[in-house]
Amino acid sequence: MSTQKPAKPELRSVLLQAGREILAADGMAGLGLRAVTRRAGVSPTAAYRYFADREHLLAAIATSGVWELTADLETADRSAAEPLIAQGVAYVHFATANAALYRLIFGPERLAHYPELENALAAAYGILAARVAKTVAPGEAEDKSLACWCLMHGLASLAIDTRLPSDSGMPEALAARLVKALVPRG
Amino acid sequence: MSTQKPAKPELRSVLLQAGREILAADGMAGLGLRAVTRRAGVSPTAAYRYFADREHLLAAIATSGVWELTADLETADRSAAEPLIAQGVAYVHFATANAALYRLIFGPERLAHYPELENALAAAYGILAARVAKTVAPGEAEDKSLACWCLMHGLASLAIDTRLPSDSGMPEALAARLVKALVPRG
DNA sequence: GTTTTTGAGTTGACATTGTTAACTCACAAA
DNA sequence: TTTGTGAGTTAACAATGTCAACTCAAAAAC
Repeated sequence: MSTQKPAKPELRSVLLQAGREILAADGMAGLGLRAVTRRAGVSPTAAYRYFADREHLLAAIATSGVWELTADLETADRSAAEPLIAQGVAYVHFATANAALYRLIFGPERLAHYPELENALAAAYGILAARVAKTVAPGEAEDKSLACWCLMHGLASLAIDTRLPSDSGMPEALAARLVKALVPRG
Repeated sequence: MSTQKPAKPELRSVLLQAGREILAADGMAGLGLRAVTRRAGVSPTAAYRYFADREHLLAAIATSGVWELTADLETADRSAAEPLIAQGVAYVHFATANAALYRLIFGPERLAHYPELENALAAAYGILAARVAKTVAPGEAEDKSLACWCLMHGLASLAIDTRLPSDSGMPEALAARLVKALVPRG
C-alpha cells in the first residue's frame, strides 16, 4: 500500500514556495518566519533545520526569484529582433508582475552577505552586460551596461511604487523608450 | 528664574531626530518604535500622540530626509557650471552619505499612502525635471527627466549595496559619467 | 480664586514575533 | 536487538507594536 503523503516533500523547498505564496498574497508585511512555517503546515522551529535564521530564509526566497528573473532575461535576449530592448521590457515586466518579490530582492540591507543571492544577481547582470557588449562600441560597454542596469532598476522601482507620472503609459513601453534613448541600436 | 529645560522640546521633532540618529548608527534594523522613544527618553506610547503607528513615524523620518535631499539638489543646481551633472553627483552623494536613511525612503512598500512623503519626493523630482527641461529639446524633456531619475536612483541603490563593479571608482564620478552619457549637454 | 477641561505623557497589559534549549520518535546501521 | 541520527516538536524567553485606562500639570471658564 503506497503512502498518501506527497512523496518526500523536501521541506526546504516547501518553505520557499510558501514564502513566495505569502509574498504574492500579502506582500512583505506578511512574510514572517512563523507565517511561512504555518502555511507550510509545520512548527516554527522546523525552519531552523534549513535556514540559520529568518534572514537566511528571506535571502533564499529572494534568490529563487532572481534566478527566475535571469531566465526571463535569457529568453527575452534570445527570442527578439531587438534583444536589449526586449531585456528591458522583460525586466520591468518581471518587477511589476512580482512586485513584492522584487521589493524583497532589492529592499532591505541584507544583501552583501549572501553569496547565493550575489551569484544569482551577477548572473542576471551578466546576461545584460553581454548583450550590451555586442551592441555598443568596445570602450563604452562597461558604462553603458551599468547605465542600463541602473535605468531598469530605477524604472522598475518607480513603477512598482506607482510613482511614475500618470501619463507615462505602460511601464513596459516606457522601458523600451528609455533603453532606446540610452542605446539607440538596442 | 528661568527653567533649565530645553525650552519646549516639541517631542515630535525630538522623535524624528532620535530616529535619524538610530538610523545613522544601527541602520534600519534598530529602528523600532520602542527604540526611538527610548532614545528620546520617553515612554513607548508617547509616540502615539504624534504618529498613528510605527509606519507613520517611519514615514515622517523618511520625509525629513527627502526634504534634505531636495535642498541638496537645489544648491547643486544653482552653484555649478554643469548643473544637471552636479545634481546627479549630489544625489548619489546624499544616498551614500545617508545609506540607511536612503534605504528607509525607498525601501518598504509603505510609500503611496503618505502624502507628505509624496510631496517631498515630487519636489525633489521637480528640481531635476526643471533642469532637464532647460537643457534638452522640448519633445525629449519628459522621457529624459524620467530616465535621469531612474539612472540616479538605480546607481545610488547599487552603490549603497556595494554592488557596483569594484573598478568603477567613486560612485559620484560614475554618476557624472552616466548622466553625461544620457544628456551630453548637462 | 476655585473649578473644569484638556493636552501630554505614563502604566500595565496583550498578542505576536524571532530564537533557543531540550525533547521525541521513526527509521537506517551495527 | 541495540544504537544512532535526521527531522521535527514543545515549551519557554525576551522584545516588539499597540491598546485602554490612568495621572497630572497647566490653561480656560466661571
